[in-house]
Amino acid sequence: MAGLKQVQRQTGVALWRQIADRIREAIGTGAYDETGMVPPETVLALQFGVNRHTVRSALAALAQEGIVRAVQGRGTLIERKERLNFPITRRTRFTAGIGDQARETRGLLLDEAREGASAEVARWLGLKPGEQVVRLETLRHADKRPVSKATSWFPAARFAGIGEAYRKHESITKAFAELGLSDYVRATTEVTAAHASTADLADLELTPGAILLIAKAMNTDLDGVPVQYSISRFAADRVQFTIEN
Amino acid sequence: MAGLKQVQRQTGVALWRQIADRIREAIGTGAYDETGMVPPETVLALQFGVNRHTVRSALAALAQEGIVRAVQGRGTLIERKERLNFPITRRTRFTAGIGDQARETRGLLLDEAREGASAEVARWLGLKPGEQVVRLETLRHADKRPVSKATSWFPAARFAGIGEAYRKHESITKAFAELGLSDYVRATTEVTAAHASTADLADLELTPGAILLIAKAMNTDLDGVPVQYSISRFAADRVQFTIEN
DNA sequence: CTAAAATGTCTATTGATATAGACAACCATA
DNA sequence: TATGGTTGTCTATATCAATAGACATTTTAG
Repeated sequence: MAGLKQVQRQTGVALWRQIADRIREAIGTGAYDETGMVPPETVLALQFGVNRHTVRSALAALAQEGIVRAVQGRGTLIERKERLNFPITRRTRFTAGIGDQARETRGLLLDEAREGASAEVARWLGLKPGEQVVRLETLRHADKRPVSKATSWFPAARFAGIGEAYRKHESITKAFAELGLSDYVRATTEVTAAHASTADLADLELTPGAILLIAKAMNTDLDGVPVQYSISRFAADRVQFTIEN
Repeated sequence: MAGLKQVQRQTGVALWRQIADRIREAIGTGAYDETGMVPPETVLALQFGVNRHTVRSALAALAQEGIVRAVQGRGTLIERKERLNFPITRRTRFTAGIGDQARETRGLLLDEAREGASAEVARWLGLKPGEQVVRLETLRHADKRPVSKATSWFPAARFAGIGEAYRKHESITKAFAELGLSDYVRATTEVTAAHASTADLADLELTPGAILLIAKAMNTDLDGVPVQYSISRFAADRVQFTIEN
């Protein structure tokens, strides 16, 4: 376990960033749970085969993220360590999915627009390109920390008031209910990963280089008619998905 | 579509690498299918808001990967374009999942070991920690390109010869069949994303900073008894997962 | 109280990254 | 064959990333 951890040079990714990513991951998997601290800078420098200053740059980045806190004379303490689990099933819902993993969840409506459906959106919602849809940009929190940012499209003919309803209830499920849709199911989910865009970095309180888990999902009513297509971006170091079959 | 594409400075990730990643992704999603070429260097430089030399560094990296080929006087041609789709269902199998997306698939056995189950492995396989398991490290190709690397554990009592059988058939499904297990189902799948380790980078022919989609999966026989626990790492820019409910 | 161990700060040097400008070489086509 | 558009090459400069060493400051343990 204490073997030589490797980093690669001249790849366009700074060593301090590679090291920061490794340490963040190690914290997430509980590697330092016994002490609650990161190993000393000199030890890390030896393990990664780099200068102590390079390790310090990595730790400074993690401190900026609020993951660790350095205390002179003592060491570098782990402040935060979290990874929420999201079950993806036929009955996937954001708030219910978090369940007892957080005490308080919120849903913030960042933007609402009525627009013509793009080819992609039209295909998923079973519309013709250009047909009117409502687009919502939402940001979801768990215990006051941003967890995911989502862009959702709804057929405008059926769900014209979805934005207002979401703003009131802070929940898609309740907004649907107010508009007369009492139940819906997850039809399909596509999962990918990518680096975050600038806008997503800011809203999700991430640092550049961070990874997103991206879920493209389509929900239908009980008759199989598409009611929502959404692209949700999750901070990869804060969540994982679980698919139960 | 021709809007300002964004890159971030002072993040520890070189601009040329960020740009290379964006272009690779754009190629993968078919953004340049009409011409079969990447836009001219001067146009890309304008779109990303960087110097032309920086774009050239990015394109050089993609050329090194064999994704594009620059031709003086004409432009930069797209050589290869790939993103495989993996359905995750109760009947998930690697080879069958690829289906007609590739002509030839191979499964290479990198390593085989018999060992005591760790706490995590024991939990998933329903064993006591320390009970004997067989661990296989496998590398799967589609059309001669590495797609995923997997670590799998099997109860040693029941599947002692799984390594030999896999080496012969290059398929878990066929190896199971040889050992008397004619059918099995996917019980649960956990999906996360992370930066690749050095070993995975090499085997999957990736550059540092590349993102992995990680699927932790547990398969059972038809009686619900666990037969396999595996951690598969996929190059995120080459694959996506689809969950149909 | 002292020593060891840990983080904090400073200076200096080297190589990688990014910008800027100029011009050569090559290709397609009018 | 002339021209415009494209990639290839060169020089120069400024900033970031990484190494190296020295020493200060703080905490913990003996």
